[in-house]
Amino acid sequence: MIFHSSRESDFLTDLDASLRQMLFDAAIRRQVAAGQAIQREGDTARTLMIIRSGRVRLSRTSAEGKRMALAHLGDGDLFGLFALIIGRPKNYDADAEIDTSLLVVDRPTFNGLLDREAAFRNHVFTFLGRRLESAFQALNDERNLPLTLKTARMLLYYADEEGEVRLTQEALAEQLGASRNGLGLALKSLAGDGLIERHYGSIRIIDREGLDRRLSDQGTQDVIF
Amino acid sequence: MIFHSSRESDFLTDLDASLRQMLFDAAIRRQVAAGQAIQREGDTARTLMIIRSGRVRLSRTSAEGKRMALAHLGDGDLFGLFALIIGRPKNYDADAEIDTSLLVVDRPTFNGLLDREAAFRNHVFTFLGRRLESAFQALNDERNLPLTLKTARMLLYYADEEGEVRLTQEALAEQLGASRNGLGLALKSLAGDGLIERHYGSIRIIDREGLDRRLSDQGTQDVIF
DNA sequence: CCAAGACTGCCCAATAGTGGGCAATTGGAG
DNA sequence: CTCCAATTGCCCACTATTGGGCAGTCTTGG
Repeated sequence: MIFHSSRESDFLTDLDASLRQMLFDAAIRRQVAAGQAIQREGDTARTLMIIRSGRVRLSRTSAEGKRMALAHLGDGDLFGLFALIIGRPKNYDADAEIDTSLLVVDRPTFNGLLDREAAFRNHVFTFLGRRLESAFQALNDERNLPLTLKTARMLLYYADEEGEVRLTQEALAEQLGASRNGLGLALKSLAGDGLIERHYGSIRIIDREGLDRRLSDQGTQDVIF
Repeated sequence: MIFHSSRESDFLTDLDASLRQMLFDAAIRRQVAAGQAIQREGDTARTLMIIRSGRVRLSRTSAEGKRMALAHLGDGDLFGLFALIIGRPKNYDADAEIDTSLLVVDRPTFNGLLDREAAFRNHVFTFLGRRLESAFQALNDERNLPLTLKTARMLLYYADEEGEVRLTQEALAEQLGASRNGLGLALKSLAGDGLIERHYGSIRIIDREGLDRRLSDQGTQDVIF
């Protein structure tokens, strides 16, 4: 369950206003139309992409040709930070699901900020820490939670303020690394308990606390050392 | 599959000699006898532990009372870095499996180094990056690899130079988050193909390349963004 | 050298999840 | 308004893995 919704990848919003301005000034703007590719697996460009507005789907194709979604990102989310830091080719595809506006930060710009601004450095530091934390959390879940609860967690992650999750069951399943069938069963079970409603192309969370309670009942706590 | 063997947690060995010396000078030495606890879940001490020599088992107990190993660490490995950086209570137990000698670095010391030494900062940075990378890798594996291959990967991680893995099947299973039965089947399959030998309290890797080949055949590549 | 405990190998039934497939429903484009 | 493609709900058989249990083998301490 790797996905970083706006709720956690708050790299931009938490960033000090003046630093954010620097980043904005230095970045290049890029427009991508709905359905267009942003990058393909193997791109060596070491650039950080920040989503000003739009929706981006990250995915990759396994050796067996199986497509697997990594994340669906929205306004304020970013990707490519890792390519920038570690400097390996991007190993995933990125596609704009709707018309999307990006900020592109190249390596010299990023490194310059890193060198000059202690606050920025610190910010990146804790951002990495959070990422690591959520990766460990996901790993823990992956091992210990039944599909129903993994699904519950994902729904909570992706729900907007009204509790609406605008993804198809197929997209959700793909991202969980589960089958559509399995996900269907999980959703049916959650729906049966009155926690969610299944609609065409979306899922609505009825009882957010109920879902939360389920997860905490199961008591999966992230572990990191 | 969260575990960081000496092969990857090379925080110490890669560290510039003078910086390492600084760290050593500032740290407190601590001896722990075999079987003794080093820390318990909930400890709030924000300290980094570096294993000079010995063997440490990290584990936690789930809400249902199930014990689960996180990692078995050896010489040069470290833990607690995260508590230091993010500052949350440690949420795992650490026990010395054999007599163990630790270096304890407290927060002021660590932060001091971080502030003064750009090289040290950079080192921690890339270390975090690698951690993140391996966490994502593990997550990917967790989803896509059958138990047999996850087992193969773990064996490769834990094997010493002679290809000996000195852990019981129970310990291995626990750490994989699998049942002893499932692990037994996986080992049987690997043994049947002549890749490993099962012994009492240990497993010997016969054909390291064979194991490697299996893993790369399956072609699980880590994804990180 | 022997007894006790630790560990392994394997059996069984039960279960969660997969993969394929198909009919019914929905939403959007013409 | 109608048709088509997308999406869902559900069926099936099949596989991997679990959990419990037990007999046999190995190791260690007295």
